[in-house]
Amino acid sequence: MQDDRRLAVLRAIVEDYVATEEPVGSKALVERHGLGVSPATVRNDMAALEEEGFITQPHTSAGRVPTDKGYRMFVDRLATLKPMSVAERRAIATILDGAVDLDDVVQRSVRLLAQLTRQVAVVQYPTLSRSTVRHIEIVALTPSRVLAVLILSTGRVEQRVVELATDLDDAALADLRLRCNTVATGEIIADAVTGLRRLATEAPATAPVAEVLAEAMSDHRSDERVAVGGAANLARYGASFDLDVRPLLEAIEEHVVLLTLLGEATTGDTLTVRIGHEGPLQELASTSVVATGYGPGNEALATLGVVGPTRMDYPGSMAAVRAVARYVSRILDEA
Amino acid sequence: MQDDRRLAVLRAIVEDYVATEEPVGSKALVERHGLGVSPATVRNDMAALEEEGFITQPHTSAGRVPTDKGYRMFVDRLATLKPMSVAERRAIATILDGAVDLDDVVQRSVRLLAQLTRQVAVVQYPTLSRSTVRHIEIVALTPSRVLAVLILSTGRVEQRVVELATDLDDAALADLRLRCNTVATGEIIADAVTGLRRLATEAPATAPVAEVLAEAMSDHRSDERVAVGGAANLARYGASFDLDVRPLLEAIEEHVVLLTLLGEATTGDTLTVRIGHEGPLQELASTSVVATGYGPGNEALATLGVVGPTRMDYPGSMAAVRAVARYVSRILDEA
DNA sequence: GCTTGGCACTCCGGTCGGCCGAGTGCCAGA
DNA sequence: TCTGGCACTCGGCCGACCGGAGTGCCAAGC
Repeated sequence: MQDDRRLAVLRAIVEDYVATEEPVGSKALVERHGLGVSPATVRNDMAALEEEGFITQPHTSAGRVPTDKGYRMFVDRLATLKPMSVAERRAIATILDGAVDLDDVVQRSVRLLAQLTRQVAVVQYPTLSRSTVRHIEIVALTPSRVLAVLILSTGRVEQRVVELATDLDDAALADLRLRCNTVATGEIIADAVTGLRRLATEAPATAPVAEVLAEAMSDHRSDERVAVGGAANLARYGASFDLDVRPLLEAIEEHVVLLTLLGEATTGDTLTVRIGHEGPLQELASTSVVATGYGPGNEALATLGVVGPTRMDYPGSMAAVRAVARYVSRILDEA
Repeated sequence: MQDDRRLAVLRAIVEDYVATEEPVGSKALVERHGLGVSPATVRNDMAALEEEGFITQPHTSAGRVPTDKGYRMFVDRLATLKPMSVAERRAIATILDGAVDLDDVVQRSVRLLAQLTRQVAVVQYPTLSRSTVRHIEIVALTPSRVLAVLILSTGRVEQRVVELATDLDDAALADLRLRCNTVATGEIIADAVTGLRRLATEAPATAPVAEVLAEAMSDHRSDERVAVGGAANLARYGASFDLDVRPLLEAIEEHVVLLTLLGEATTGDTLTVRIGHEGPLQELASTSVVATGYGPGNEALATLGVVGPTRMDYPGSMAAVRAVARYVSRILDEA
């Protein structure tokens, strides 16, 4: 009995604190939420919650503030996902449907997420590793110089200029194109790489191009690409600028860091929520991450999510992240 | 005679203020710079400079701060470009030479500029408008669906998926590819667009693909692409966060705004310096822009530069911007 | 006529003390 | 088990105060 009410109090504290950004006291609590009990009772509950480590008070005589553990309890047991409004659903659909290519999808997703959550949004470009080769194109620029273009199933395109030791005529070029496509087209990256490497040793004439293609495929730089948006939302942080915003701003620049922050892509519909110190970086102990994997056919090719202060609107952010991830996945299904 | 010293005083004020971020007084001025006169003399000069509008005092009994007009005088007549150190030159060369494609060049330039100037760096992707078509590739995905790939002389690649009303066999595909390349390859964008549009009307079978290609070429979205870096440097702003950083953070998100900020690309070696209110946006009245055009053969295909507080290190920023622009241009020359 | 030292004045920024109010913990009573 | 009452704590705000940096002006000197 009391246990239920205690949790209700915790939920109320989290909601109020997120809304006002100020420590919340017992009186204000019973007024704003219809708890049906007196402030004194709430005070007892608060004392118990503090004892258990869910909340804390910044100063002896101030209101209470949720701890990371309190937020954790909130998202695990108390939060119900805020359903997206019709307008929001429509916005997601119309904005994302207007995308012309993969890059555009990613960029639009980032903007969308940032707008929906009013937070910093991060979207990882789909990784090469699990996609397949759709086509390889080889174009002569000069007789001794070709452009190799690699088109992947995710819609990503990579291109490299290759210098050749010897000149190539049209027939040789066509042969080269055929050989490369034969070993690579339709294969997943890993197999295409080994195929191309073998081709390079078996037929030395193809070596320069095949090597470059294999390299482009296994280039980890591409795996580290992310798009970031909504940095302007950091301006709303208000208090504790140096403490919270500076490290986050730095993390945003370092895309590699962002990726570790997003964490491993989760499969299916699972949302990952990392609260404060649970994350991998101490500097970001006061920021939380809400993320999930996305990709065609519910296979998590990459991760997207939002980063914000621990005091963030978890139900709203979680709903937005999930909705966008689902929609993007559906688009990738069709492509 | 006095005039010369007055300008020396102005220069000293700008340098000191940029270094310390604090209003500079007459006493500190004669101490740190070997002016050879007494503080009282400097005070008279300062009064004159204030009269002419080059400096101002925030409060009755504080030191002086340069006005926008003061900075303008400084960059026009007093500043000598800070030569790049050997280490810096080498850093530019090694970092930029490692780039694998156009996107990579742009991204590396942004990081480089941000690091060199410790400021927010902005690099516009080379515009389509003055480049030529290197090659068009058309790849079948399914019989009624093709991928059109457009390769430009700047190294940029655009790709679009096109749905066809009727199925295409290999011969028809080859024919389509040939026709498109015949009208477009080697042409500048504007001519290629008209050529493709004519092709679409003359040979209706080619219409869907030709239209999409023409559209991709004239797509102004591509003209608006910019890369931004060094946002973390905003954390060093310290004072006046809401006033200075917030609007800048917002501008960084809006790439279109950034482009108007960078302004028209200047040709040749000319550096554009816009100080405070001289820029197009009132919200950014306390930020300055140092920019210049870049591109192969000294033809300004795009603009790059840095954005920072009016109180910035102009000699250093100008030197860095010019050095990076020159080096990038040289790379594009070779490509 | 320019420069200089002296001097009175202004005003910013930091510190100190006191007050107020929000919020708490505890206790006795229902 | 809940509730009302009460004493207590402490942070934030306001006003006063003070020191210091810097200025403007003036009269004297080179």
